[in-house]
Amino acid sequence: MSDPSSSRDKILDVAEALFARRGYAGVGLREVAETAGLGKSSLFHHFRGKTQLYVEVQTRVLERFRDRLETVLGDPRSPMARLERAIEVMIDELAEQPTTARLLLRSLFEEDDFAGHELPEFAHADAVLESIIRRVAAFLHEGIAAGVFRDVSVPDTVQSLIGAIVYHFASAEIGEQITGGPLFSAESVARRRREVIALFRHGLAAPGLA
Amino acid sequence: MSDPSSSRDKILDVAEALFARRGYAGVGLREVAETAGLGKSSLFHHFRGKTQLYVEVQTRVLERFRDRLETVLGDPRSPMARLERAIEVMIDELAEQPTTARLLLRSLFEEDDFAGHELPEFAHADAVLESIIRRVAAFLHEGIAAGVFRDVSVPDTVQSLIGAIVYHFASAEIGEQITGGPLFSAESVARRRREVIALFRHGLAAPGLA
DNA sequence: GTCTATAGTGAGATAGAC
DNA sequence: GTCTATCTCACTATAGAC
Repeated sequence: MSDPSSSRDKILDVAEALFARRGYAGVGLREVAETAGLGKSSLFHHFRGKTQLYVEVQTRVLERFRDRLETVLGDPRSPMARLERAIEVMIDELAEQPTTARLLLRSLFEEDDFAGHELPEFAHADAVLESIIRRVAAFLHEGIAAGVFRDVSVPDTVQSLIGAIVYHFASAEIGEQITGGPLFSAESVARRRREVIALFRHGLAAPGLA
Repeated sequence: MSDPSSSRDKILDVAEALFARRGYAGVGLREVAETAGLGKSSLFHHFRGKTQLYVEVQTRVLERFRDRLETVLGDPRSPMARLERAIEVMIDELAEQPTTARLLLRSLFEEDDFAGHELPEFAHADAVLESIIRRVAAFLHEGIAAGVFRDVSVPDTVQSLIGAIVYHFASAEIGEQITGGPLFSAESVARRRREVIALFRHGLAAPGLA
C-alpha cells in the first residue's frame, strides 16, 4: 500500500479496500470519502468520477502483481523450478495484501459491472492484465517446448492456475469454512503454497520426469 | 431453466441472468420487472424484497448443482473413475447454463455484498452449499484412504477444484481472451473437460499409480 | 395478481464560496 | 484542495385501486 501522504493515495487505499469487499456497484462514494476523511465532493477534485477511481484502483493492483511476476519468470532456471517459484511469488503477493485477490478476481469476471470501458485508463488496465496473461502463457509454452511439461492446452492451464491461486485467496468466508481456519495465517499460506506447487508439479510434469 | 409459465418462475429466470452478470448491487428491481414483462411493484407480490429474490435465485442454482453432483459421487466405482466423472458432470452442468458458474462464484466470495444473512432462506442456501463442499471433501478422503490419491490437503484440493472448474466458466470475456475463443462451444467445453481431468488425475494420483 | 402513485432514501455529479 | 449546497436521477418499498 502506498504512503497515504497525499489525499489521492489515501483515497485509493480506502477505495481499494472497499471495492475488494463489495465490488464496484456495492460501494458508494460517500463511504469512500468519509473513510478517507474527506467530503464527498473532494473526490471529484482527484478523480473524474467513480469509474475512473475504480479503474485506477484496479490498475495499481494489476501493476503490482505484474512487477513481481515479471522478475521471477525471467530468471534463468529450469522451467519446473521457475513454475514453482512463480506460484510461490504469486501466492505471497496475494497473501500479503488480502485485497489483491478479490480485486483481481473481480477484474477477471466483472467486466459487465461498470460502464468505464471507454475510459483511456481502462485500456491501460486491460493492457496490463493482458501482458500478465501473455507472460504466463509464453512461459508455459517454453516449458512444453523444453519437454519438461506435458503437452497441455496452455490457455486452459493458465485458467487453472488463476483458479487455484487467485480464487483461493478471494474466497474469504467460504474459503475459511472450507479450510476450517484463516486463509491468511502464515501456516495456511505455507500449506497453500505446498499444495498448489505439488498439484501442478505432478499435474504438468511430462511423463517419465516426475 | 424452469418452465416460466408462472410469473414467479419468469421473474426467477430473469433475475438469475441479471444477477449472474452484474451481481446483487448491480441490478435494480425495475430492470428485473421490465425484463420479465411486469411492473416493478408486482415483484413484491411474489418476493418479500430484493434480498429474498437474490437468495432464492442462488438456492435454485445451488440445488441444481448439488443434485447432479450427488448422483455421480455416490456410485460404486473406483475413486479415480468417480473423480473423472465428477469433474465431467460439474463441467457439463456449468457449460449447459452459462449463468450458473457466475452465480456460484458470486455465492462463494460475495457474502459481504448484501444484507440478507438474517433471512431464513439464506440459511437454507448456506446449508446446500455446505453440503456440496462436505460431499466433495468426504469423497477425497475416501480416495486418500484407499491409497488412490496422494496424501493431499483435502480443503486445499477442494479449493483448487472449485478454482479450476467454477472460475473458468465464470470468467466470461477474460476467459475468452485467454482461450482465444468462446468458452461455451462444444469443443471448448470438451477440451476443458480433458484438461482439468488430466491435471487432477496426474496431480492427485498416488506415486506409482499414475 | 397486476397496476398507478408515491413515499423516502441515497446515489453520482456539479457550482461556487473559501 | 476542501467545503456546503444543490441538482437530477434511481433505488427499494408501500398503499391502495382494479
